[in-house]
Amino acid sequence: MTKIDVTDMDLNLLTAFQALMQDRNVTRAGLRLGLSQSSMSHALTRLRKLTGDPLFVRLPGGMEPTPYALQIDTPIREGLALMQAGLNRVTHFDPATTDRTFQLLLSDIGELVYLPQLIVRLSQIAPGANLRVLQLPRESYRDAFIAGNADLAMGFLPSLQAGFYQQRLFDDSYVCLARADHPRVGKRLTLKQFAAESHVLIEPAGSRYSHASAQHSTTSLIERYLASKNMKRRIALRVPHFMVVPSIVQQTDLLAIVPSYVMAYMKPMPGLKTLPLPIDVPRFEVKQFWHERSHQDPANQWLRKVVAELFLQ
DNA sequence: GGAAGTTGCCTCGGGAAACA
DNA sequence: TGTTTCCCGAGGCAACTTCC
Repeated sequence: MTKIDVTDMDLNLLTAFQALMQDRNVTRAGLRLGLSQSSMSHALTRLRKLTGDPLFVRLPGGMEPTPYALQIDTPIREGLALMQAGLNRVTHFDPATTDRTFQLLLSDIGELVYLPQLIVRLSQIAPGANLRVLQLPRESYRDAFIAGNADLAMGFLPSLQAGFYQQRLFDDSYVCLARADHPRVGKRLTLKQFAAESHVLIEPAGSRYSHASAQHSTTSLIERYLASKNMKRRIALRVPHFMVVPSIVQQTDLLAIVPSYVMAYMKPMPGLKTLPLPIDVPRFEVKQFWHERSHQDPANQWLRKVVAELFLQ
């Protein structure tokens, strides 16, 4: 018996074989496949050459399969059925039964704001779904999406504006955070006071070196504004995470600029106060971002819908 | 003799190589 | 890089063969 290399095999020959097994007649098998009788016969000849077996012999009852043909019938039939099912697979996502792990790119502010609501919602409608939060440098977000290591990113991410699908969730503005009993800052903050005080700056990993982030950051906007007034503020502390900021501000005279929506989660924290910025900083858009590769993925579509239902304003 | 399978030859289309 | 030429395989036509 000839050893068959699958790379030599034409898929059409397997369908011809299957048709012959069903009809036991070259003419009818050809009709079934839309081929002439002679084309079917040629196909059978090629199959015979490939397998080294006559496969079908002409007997009074029709074209009877050889023992070898009977032996390979089942694997060929099952293989073709498997391919057919695979090619016609209906992409369907059922949140009630899924055990999929969704990978989110979030800052620690994002974790604080989005995760609790998202987890609660998922436990209600997709109890088997899991979340994995990745805190990566902003400059790595794009690569994480391209590599398939991230499903969704949420936040104010100017570096992801181009080449990504995005949906605006809400607008927000910045406020100034200070300790409640700050010796020099009362209920209002003047520009002169703002520039004179020392500051703690939240500088997420990667944002410092990202051109897009640097161009759009509130920090650079404030620095340019102060420079236009011949003023400059002192950044006494730079931290990569937001979480430590309230505690630091609470125990020092440092000021911090934070998104106003985050303060909704800071209210229970005593010893802090928020003040309007003395500078007219443009509002910013918080969005969800996703890559083209997951745009049509039903699971990803479902997750984006859940996020929009929770946070779209 | 008719039905059905086999085979030689032809056309057509696609891929590879050669060439301007 | 685009065009032409050559080669190969698939499929169809028609003649031939085989079998009942």
